[in-house]
Amino acid sequence: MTMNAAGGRRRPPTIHDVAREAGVSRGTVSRVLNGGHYVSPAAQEAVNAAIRRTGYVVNRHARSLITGRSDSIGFLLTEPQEKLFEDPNFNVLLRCCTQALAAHDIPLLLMLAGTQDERRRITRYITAGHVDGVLLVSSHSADPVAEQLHEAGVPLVQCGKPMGRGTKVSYVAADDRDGARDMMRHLLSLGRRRIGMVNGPVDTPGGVDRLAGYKEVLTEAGLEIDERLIVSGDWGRASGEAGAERLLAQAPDLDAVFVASDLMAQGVLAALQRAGRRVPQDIAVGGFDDSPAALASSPELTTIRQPWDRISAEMVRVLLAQIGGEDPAAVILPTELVKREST
Amino acid sequence: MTMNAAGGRRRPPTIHDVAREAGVSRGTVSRVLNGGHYVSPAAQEAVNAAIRRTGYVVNRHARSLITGRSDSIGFLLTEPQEKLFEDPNFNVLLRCCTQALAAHDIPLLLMLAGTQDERRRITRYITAGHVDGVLLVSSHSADPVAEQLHEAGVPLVQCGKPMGRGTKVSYVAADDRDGARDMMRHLLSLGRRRIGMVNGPVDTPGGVDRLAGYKEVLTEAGLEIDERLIVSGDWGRASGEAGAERLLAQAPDLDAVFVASDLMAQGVLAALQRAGRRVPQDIAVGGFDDSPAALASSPELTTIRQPWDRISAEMVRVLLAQIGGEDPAAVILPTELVKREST
DNA sequence: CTGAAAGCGCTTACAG
DNA sequence: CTGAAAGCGCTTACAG
Repeated sequence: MTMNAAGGRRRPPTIHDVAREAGVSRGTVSRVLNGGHYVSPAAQEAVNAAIRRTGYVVNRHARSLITGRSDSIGFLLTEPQEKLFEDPNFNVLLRCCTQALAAHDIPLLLMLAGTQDERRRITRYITAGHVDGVLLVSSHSADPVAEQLHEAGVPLVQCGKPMGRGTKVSYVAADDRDGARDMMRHLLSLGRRRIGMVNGPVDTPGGVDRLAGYKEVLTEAGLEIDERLIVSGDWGRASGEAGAERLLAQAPDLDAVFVASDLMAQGVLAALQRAGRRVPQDIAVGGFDDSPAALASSPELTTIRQPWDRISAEMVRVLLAQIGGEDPAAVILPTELVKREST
Repeated sequence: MTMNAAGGRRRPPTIHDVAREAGVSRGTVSRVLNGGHYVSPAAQEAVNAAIRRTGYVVNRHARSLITGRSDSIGFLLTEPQEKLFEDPNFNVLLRCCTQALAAHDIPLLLMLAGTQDERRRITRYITAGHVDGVLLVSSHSADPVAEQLHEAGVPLVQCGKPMGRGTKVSYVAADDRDGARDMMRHLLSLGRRRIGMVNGPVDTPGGVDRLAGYKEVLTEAGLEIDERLIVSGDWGRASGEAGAERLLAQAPDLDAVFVASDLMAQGVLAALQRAGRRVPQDIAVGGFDDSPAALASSPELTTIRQPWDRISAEMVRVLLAQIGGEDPAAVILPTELVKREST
């Protein structure tokens, strides 16, 4: 029972009303609604006119009850809400996923579940069939939400490689390790030899793989791994600032820093400036992500570009395939070195 | 047809399976599901055990088909997506609304509709019954989405006073005019007499009412309204910076600025600093919102606090009442002057 | 307190 | 190409 604009009560028209109005059966109306196959042009016409006259809109609940589909996708962020606003990567990813879904005319529902309570509520909501599948974004290592949704049989694609037991959960990720290698080779090619690293949390795949790339290249170049050159933050700007300060204290002779996120790199730049070190003359700084933060920095950051547009498109593709019955899949996409002013 | 964790196909258990398992009728299972009224403790017990054993989860589509409810609320932002990330007010409002809904155990679905195409898609989605009601956020004057949803009979509450024809749409807003008056009286009480204003867009209610408050207090104080002292921006930081530059050029003798948003006030502070004017010694600056931007500024902003927690709680209250059949309502909440360092 | 039954609004084989 | 009919999984008066 809804109210129309005039405030009067009105029963929304059903397929039955349309059928009567068009002088056909309800089956025929339904066929028109679902693509117009096996319908004569005359009937087609009559039904469309009736739909217009009655202002008919399909009742989603009834349709979904039969098809088992809701024709919508959830974009679930299991992070404190602040993350969404602080980290420009989320902004980009969200926009790209919206666009990728728009190509299929599917609306994206953003779900924020930063607290335990919200995660419980949203898990129940999803499990009950409100969305056909979930694009899951979480930088945390072992996400219980992913586990629960997967157990419940909800089609699911993670952004970034999930850690832990190699479950059968789909994911799409950039090649973190190879990206780190590219940056390190770049820094070495500039003649830098005391290269520090401000890493992300080591309980995240990004933290693990970017560190691995860092070490690999140093070893290949015949350089020692000096643990005083390695610190880690939490991906956020402030932690990059703190990390750079620790590096300067532990290894004052460093001549380059590879920072595992652009946001942390902004903090690193601030700390270096305060310490009177010039970038890139004294210390070269390389970031990771090529997020909007890279261009907003001064000097502009040399960084490793994560192909968010392709990542999003692949996440949507894999998810829709899975909803269609296909098995999970993992997709790894190459990164790209973007040279700017900071190296 | 969903897949379980093992990958095998499995038909999700229905109320029928639970009834058989518990040795009762489906009606009894349904009664347990809906609050357990008129059910014996023994039956209650048996049903709950059967639910646990079968892993039953209610099928939302079937339930919604009957009740006509989806038990979820949409938070719709008809702004370019960037706004969400740039303006800290949205962050606060989103968090507060989430909390207000959580008190009713209702999940919030965030819907971003910045483009024409997205607005069309999401309007159809909402109209089809996916959500029971909409919390609408839009700083624009005449929002066609609001109109369409209202026409379709979707319960709707706007954040901020809608402009234009006084439709019967519910809204919750802070008392912009009174807030502006408080700030102006405060500036006058400090002895300032050449008070400029960086206003928001004049086609928004905020822009109209805050300007009205500004002029009112000046007139009451017997001061001239000098149009060279009034400029307007788009609520964003950059426009505040540009606005302050224009003010300094048009009225170099100004001794205070009332800025219609904290975000623009940040820009104003930057411009004043660049121009070598000290705040508050040379020029006092008052903001509006008391958003996180006010504390992030240097000096910290004196501003007018919008009571976002109450605004959110009222939006939710009015929306739920409307879903329950009540008529629309408008709620205006008082603001509060917060004195900090910039005045 | 409980079961049998009707019905929510749609889709989809099934006969024609 | 089209209609009559079954059925999706649930809730809710209605009798007991």
